[in-house]
Amino acid sequence: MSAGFETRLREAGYRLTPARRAVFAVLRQASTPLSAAEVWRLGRARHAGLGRATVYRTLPLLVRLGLARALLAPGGVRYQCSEGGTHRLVCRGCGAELPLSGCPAGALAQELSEKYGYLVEGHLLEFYGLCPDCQRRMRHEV
Amino acid sequence: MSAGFETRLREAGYRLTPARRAVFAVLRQASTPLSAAEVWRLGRARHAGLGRATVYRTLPLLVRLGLARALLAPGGVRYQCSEGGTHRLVCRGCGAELPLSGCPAGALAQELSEKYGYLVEGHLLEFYGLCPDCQRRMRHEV
DNA sequence: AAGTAAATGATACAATGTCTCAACTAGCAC
DNA sequence: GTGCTAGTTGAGACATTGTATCATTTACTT
Repeated sequence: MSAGFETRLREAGYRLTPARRAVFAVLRQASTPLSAAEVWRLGRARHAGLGRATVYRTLPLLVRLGLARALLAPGGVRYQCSEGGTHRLVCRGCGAELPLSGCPAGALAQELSEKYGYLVEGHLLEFYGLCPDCQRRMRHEV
Repeated sequence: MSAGFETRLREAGYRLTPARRAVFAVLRQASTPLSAAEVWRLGRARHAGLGRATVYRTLPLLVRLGLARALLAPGGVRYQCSEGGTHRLVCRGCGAELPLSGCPAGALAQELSEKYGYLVEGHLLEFYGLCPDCQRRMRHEV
C-alpha cells in the first residue's frame, strides 16, 4: 500500500522525497487523525530536519492526490490516510465520536458515478447530535 | 425559525444579546458557508461595535447548541446554519462541490437513534473523488 | 428600579498557516 | 558513475486565525 503512495506521487509528476515519505508514513501509522503540528513533531522522528513549511505543503498535496483526507475535528483540522470511507456519530455536546460500521453510502457511490461522471473514491458520513449523557446533562444542569 | 434561535439560547441558560443576534442573523442570511472573519465583517454591519473575540466565542457556541455547523472547506473552517443535512460531491482535484438531493442517510438516523440512544439532529454526507474534468486533466496534463 | 452574574470589546498573546529564497537533491541524460 | 536542471526543501519572516485577560457594560431576575 506504501507502493500506492509512491506510484501515485510519481504518476502525478511529483518527486519522491524523504520529507514526503516521512509525512505519509506518519499518517499511515497513526491510529487517529493528526493535526499538522502533530505530523510535524512525529515526522521529525523519521526525518531529522523536516521543516514546518514542508509539512504544511505536503499535507494538502496528499489530499489533492487522494492519499489523505482532511477532517474537521473539534479543535481544528486533522489529517488521516484515506482508505475507504469514514462513518461516525459526533456529539455536539462533548465532541465524543462513535465510529460506525456498515454504511448506506456505498451503493449510492456507484449511482453518483454513473449519473455525474464523477470518480468516487471515498466518502465521509457524519451524524451530528447528542449522546445519551449530553441529553441528560442538557436537561438538568443547564 | 429565528424563534428557535432565541428559545434554544434561553433554554440553555445563555443570554440573548445584540452580538449573538447579529452573528446568527449573518449566518441565517448567508447563502454560502462563511469564515469567522467574514461573519465578523458582515456582523459589524448589523451591530456596529461587534468584537472579533465575541465572534470567535459565539460561533462555537452556536455549534454546541446545534444552531450552526462547522464545515471544512478548502481554505479553512466555515460556518453555516444547521437545518437538516448536507450532501455533496467534492472533487479533490479542483475543489468543486456538487450539491446532492436525495439522501440515504435519513433512514439510518432513526436506526442509530434507537441503537445508541443518540439524538440525531443532522448529518453530513460527502463523497470525495474526481469530477469529469479533473479525470481528463490528470490523465493528460500531469 | 436595583443588583448581579454573564457577556462584551479591546488588547495582548498564542497558535496556525503562508510566502520567499538561497541551498539542496531526485531523477534524468549521457 | 557524473553532471545537469527543475522540483523540493528548510529557515525564517510574515500573515492570518484563534484564545486569554480584564475592566466595563448589560440582560435578566427579584
